[in-house]
Amino acid sequence: MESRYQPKVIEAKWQNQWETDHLFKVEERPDQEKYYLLEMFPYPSGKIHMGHVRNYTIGDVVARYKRMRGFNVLHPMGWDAFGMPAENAAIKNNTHPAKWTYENIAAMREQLKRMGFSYDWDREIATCKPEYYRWEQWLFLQMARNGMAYRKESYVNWCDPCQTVLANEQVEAGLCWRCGKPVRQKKLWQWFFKITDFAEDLLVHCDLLPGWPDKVTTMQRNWIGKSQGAEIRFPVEGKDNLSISVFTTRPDTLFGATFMCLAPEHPLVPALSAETEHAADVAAFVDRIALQDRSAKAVENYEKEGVFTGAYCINPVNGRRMPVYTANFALMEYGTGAVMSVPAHDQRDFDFAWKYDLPVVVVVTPPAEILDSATMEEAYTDDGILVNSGDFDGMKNREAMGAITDFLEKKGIGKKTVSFRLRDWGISRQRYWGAPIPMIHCPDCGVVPVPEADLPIVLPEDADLLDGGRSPLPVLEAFAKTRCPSCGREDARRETDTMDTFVESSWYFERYCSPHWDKGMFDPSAVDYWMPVDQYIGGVEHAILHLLYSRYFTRVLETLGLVKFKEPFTRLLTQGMVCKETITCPEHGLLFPDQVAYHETPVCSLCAQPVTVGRVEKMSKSKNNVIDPNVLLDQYGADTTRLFCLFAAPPERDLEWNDQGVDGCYRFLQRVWRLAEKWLPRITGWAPLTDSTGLGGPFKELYRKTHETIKRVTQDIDERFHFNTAISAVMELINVLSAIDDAAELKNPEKSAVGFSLETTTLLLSPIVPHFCDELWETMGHQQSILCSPWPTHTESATVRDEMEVVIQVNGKLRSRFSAPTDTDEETLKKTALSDERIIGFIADQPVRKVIVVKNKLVNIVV
RNA sequence: GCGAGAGUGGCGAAAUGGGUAGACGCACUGGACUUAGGAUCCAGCUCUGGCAACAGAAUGGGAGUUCGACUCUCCCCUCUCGCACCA
Repeated sequence: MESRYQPKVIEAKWQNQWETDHLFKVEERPDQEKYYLLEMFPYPSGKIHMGHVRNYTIGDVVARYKRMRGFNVLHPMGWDAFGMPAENAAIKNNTHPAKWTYENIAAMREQLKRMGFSYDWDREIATCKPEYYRWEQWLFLQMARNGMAYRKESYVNWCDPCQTVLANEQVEAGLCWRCGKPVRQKKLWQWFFKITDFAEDLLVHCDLLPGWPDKVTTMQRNWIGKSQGAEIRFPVEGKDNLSISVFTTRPDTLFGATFMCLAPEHPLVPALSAETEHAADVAAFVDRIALQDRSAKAVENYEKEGVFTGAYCINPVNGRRMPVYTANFALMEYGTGAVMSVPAHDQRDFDFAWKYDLPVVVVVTPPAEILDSATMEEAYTDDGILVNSGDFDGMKNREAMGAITDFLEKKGIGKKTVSFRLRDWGISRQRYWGAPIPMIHCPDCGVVPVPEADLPIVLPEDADLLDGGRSPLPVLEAFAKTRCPSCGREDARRETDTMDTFVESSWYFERYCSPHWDKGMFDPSAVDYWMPVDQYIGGVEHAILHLLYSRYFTRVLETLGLVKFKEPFTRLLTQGMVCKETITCPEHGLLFPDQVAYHETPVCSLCAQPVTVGRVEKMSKSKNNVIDPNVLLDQYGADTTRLFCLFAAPPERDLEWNDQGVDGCYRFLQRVWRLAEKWLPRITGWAPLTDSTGLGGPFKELYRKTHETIKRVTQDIDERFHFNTAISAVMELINVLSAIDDAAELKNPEKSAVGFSLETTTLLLSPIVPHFCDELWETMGHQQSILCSPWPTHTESATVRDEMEVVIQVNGKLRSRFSAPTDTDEETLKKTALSDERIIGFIADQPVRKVIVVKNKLVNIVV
């Protein structure tokens, strides 16, 4: 044992040793219970950041713990390697995205290794490799064949700076999730995955994921957004062949529908306004709205507006003539793109009717009140009784919803229906750095799938990105020009769009089961053994996108008969962000942490002026509050970094970075080191104890405390992943050991009590600070890595104290306390309490009405 | 607006099948050892009053249930996150 704790030395030593011993390599062992632990794989941006460190540390503790508990643990790591940052960096540095990506992977792999994570590196994957995306292309072909992937021309979210289409999920409040610029609508032919076919199934199964945080399943439910209602057809006046279909959740208000609003992009808008005097106005309006900023902020400020198309439709239940408008608040993406407007009972319709002087007809009234459409100041949206609704008058509106829908169904003018907010997943990207979509466009045969034998369609590496990052693929003849596999025409064109990178991350966890399998996406027997993932860990920012797509993909695989399960992740832990306070200098603005000098108050090291310590915010480059893991590794080592990440907060909560807290963790390790150094030479020959016989005083307490600590740490890690309290428990044990007087010569059982506590401390800390513990373990004379040792178990009876402190309350207020042997009977406790001097004083001459006794805890005297 | 979550010392946090509020750590204060200490060790550390013993108050605010509430119920306030013209 080194005489001083030198993290650099021992961490390098043990990382080497583990690698030499192939300690983390796993394979299927049907006789052993498996545990698949997965952390969300990183995008190879170039550097590991604190969020990664925290995420992977949490995972590593669980992986190592489960392994010590006897599980066969799969703990893989890989790279989500396609995507735009690689292209952007390539343009900026005049290099190739592949080169940039692989260099980043190499750098980040080294950083992860320095952290001592227990990955089976033989299973490493990078999604940009043909051997990986080949099987994604294969799956695409299966999906296309089975109607799960299809092509359609549609309005898409288009980002001009990025020159690409974005999925709805990639549009955040109307802005591109990558560059933050506004997104506009553009019509393009796109490939889609029919995720909506699984909307109901994905929604229902949200209730069957007990291992997921409610927050995440709730977000998914909201995102899928199921609404029950009716689809109703409104004939267009004067055009027998035309009708407008609407979706409504309020069929009960049908009699109050007085006008109709179509989305500006609605296909009927040009048809209805054609040959009317309104045609020009309508066209101008549609064009204007198409260019409007759709960001939430902008939308909030938009007034409801619209223009009359010149057409009327007929309310099928009362024959009312309803003017048809096109309006900015009607959305083509939801329902049918048409809204039956009921101004009396919908606030938007009410505002619109007010503005354009359209009739308001009340059809639902509150029970005790008569609503007058002429004096209403806002829409009435609550429940009530139907009026002005023909045969349905007097019915409760809740009942009328079903009754009116039934009536419409009988008449053949409507039907009960369900609408989802979830859209089909547009996966086409007009980008270079992605997996090519394996389709061919032939002038004669149309869209033809690439024959499976021709896979993979390899992304050509000799291509350079064009201006603005545009994809070179469409103009790269060597790639784009191809032979039609169906008719043999030589001038067919390849599909030059690539797939959304979320496609790669939707099945990588299955690939890890057999990462080198070349006969399919994965070896079915390996997937049968390992999947589903027992514990998935990652940031909550993926609560919708990645997690929903992964769930969807697993259903696709199940439908195609490739896997036997529906849900990929049994348990999910969403860890909080890593945050730090921001610091602002009046002169130099936002400061980096190393630009602050601490005298009596923190000052700017550039100008010596006092600085303002701002809010604690997520670490980000723009806030100058980033801590580089490399710096920590150099200064403290991996174990201290890991320890602090786990100790500072429970995993699901945000972690506030605190440099002094890191120091404290370092000191703790040093303290344990010194204790071991002090005691180990003095307890040679210690042997495990079966009980506390022969122990007294502090040694007896040490023995008891050790058992208690095993119990607490095991519960904290196993049941709750509360590593912070697990570490606290070990600290308490260390405090007990520290307090033992080391002057006297030890007797035999005492040596054993100390040995037991030291060995237990090492075992309990080993998943958290593995290098440190392996070094101690070796010093204690063990030959094998501590990772191969079984997790310690406690003896319940050994955790019990001989004496318990019992508190005495009077009317629920703590007044005194005494010590009594554990499990003293209630009658004795009561007597002792009532004869307590201080209690007698408190009770004085008040009559005792009741005495409540809780064994080993308290006596409460009610007077 | 809708949905979800959270409010506890100077700070990060413990404690919720109701039972000693503040474990553990950081910071701070005092002391010891020291040429020195920003190392280490010991002690103190919720607030108010008091030299102290002790007393009183306190888990965002207010009610309630209970012998007893951070914990359960209701109302209110604040903050964070997610969704947001969804018909």
